Order: sequence, then C-alpha cells, then structure tokens
Amino acid sequence: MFKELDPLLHSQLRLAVMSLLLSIDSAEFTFLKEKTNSTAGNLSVQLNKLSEAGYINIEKSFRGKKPLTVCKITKKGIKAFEEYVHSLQGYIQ
Amino acid sequence: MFKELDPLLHSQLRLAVMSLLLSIDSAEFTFLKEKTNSTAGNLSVQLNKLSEAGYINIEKSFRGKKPLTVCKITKKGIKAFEEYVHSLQGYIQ
DNA sequence: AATTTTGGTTTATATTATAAACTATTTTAT
DNA sequence: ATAAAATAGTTTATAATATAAACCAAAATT
Repeated sequence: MFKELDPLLHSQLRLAVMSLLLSIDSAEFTFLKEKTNSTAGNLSVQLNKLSEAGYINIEKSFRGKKPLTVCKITKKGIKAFEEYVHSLQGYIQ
Repeated sequence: MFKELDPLLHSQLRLAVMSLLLSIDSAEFTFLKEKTNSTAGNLSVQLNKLSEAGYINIEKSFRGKKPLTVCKITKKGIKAFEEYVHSLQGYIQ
C-alpha cells in the first residue's frame, strides 16, 4: 500500500535542490543557496549526500580567483526523483 | 518559491497515518499498524505526536477485556494535510 | 592596514525516527 | 491447572538526521 519513501529525497532541502536541478539541469552553489533559502553549511552537507548517492555530481573549479561549485543531476538522480514522486502519490493521491 | 513542509507531516509514518485517516475517518490502532507496516512502538509514538498537535484525536476504551485505541482526524488535521500537499506540489509539481 | 564579504567546509548540537525492552492482560496449548 | 504465547499497547534507549555555528582562505572594500 504505502511504498517506501527514499530517505535521501524525503528531506526538505535535498528535495528542493533536486527539484531545481531537474528544471535547470545545472546550478551553482550560490544559486542553490539563494533559491532554497538555506545556509551554506546545511547546503554543503546535503549536496555531498546527494553526490555520494550518485544523484548529482559536483564539479569544483575556480571562476577567476573565487571557488566555484557547479551541480548537475544524474540519470540515477532523475530516476530516483521520479520514483520518489510516484511513491508519494500513494500517500497524497 | 519552496514553502515550508510541516515537519509533523513530513514523516513517512505520520503521513501514512494521516492519509489513511483522511479516507476512512476513523481507525483502530491495530488497523493502522497493519496498513502502515509499522511496529507498535513507533506507531504509538507517532500517534501521540499527531494527537498533541491536534491533528487527530485518540479515544481509548475497551472492547470486551482488551484495550482499544481509536483515532480520528480533526479539522485542523485535514487542513494541515491539505496545506502540506499544496506546499509539496511546489517541489514535485 | 584593518574589516567585511565571498564561497565555501567541518564540527557540534539538538531533534527525530525507530526499534528494543517492557507491562498487563488474555488466549492457547500441554 | 499452568506454562507459553499472543494481544494491545507504552516507555525508554539508540542511532540517524537536519541544521546551525564555528571555522578557513582568499578577495574586496573602507
């Protein structure tokens, strides 16, 4: 009846990040921080979790002399998101 | 952009319970336990949280000689659930 | 040259979900 | 009759989680 809800996605901030990445495909740390209204520390932790799960990948580089973190959703991430949404439907019809 | 997700509802078991109570209006502890595949301990804790929030009310009595716990969703609970679903749409459209 | 801002990471803390252990009674089996 | 198991839960302990606070290095501003 009620399917498991992927705990990696059943988290407000991580879900918001994934939602953003689905629509725009690639986003900078600062962009995600602003759009999700999160603190840098929290965002940093959650991005790493998504990355370790293979749901996003993170490219670190420099823009000029400042660090630049760019995130992209992966196929695995897209699939997990879709499955999560599907499972969630069972709870909220 | 991303609305807050009521932390009381953003929990797999509590959401399942609320979902059930929305459709059937009144349910026994054992019914909820079976439908949600939860342990009695976990269910007991989560029901009390929902009750303390005023989202459900719990009537304890006896059926014959066995304890009987019956739960009903409240108006406040229905409203909170609807708001939660509405907020969630912003994440999963 | 001191202060603030930018772009983060690491660590500590408080909350949470969950299961394990427990209680009390009842039913079933020997 | 009595020991064992099942029912219907509650309470407590633990492990995981989310989150913010503290921190770091470099750059920009005053």
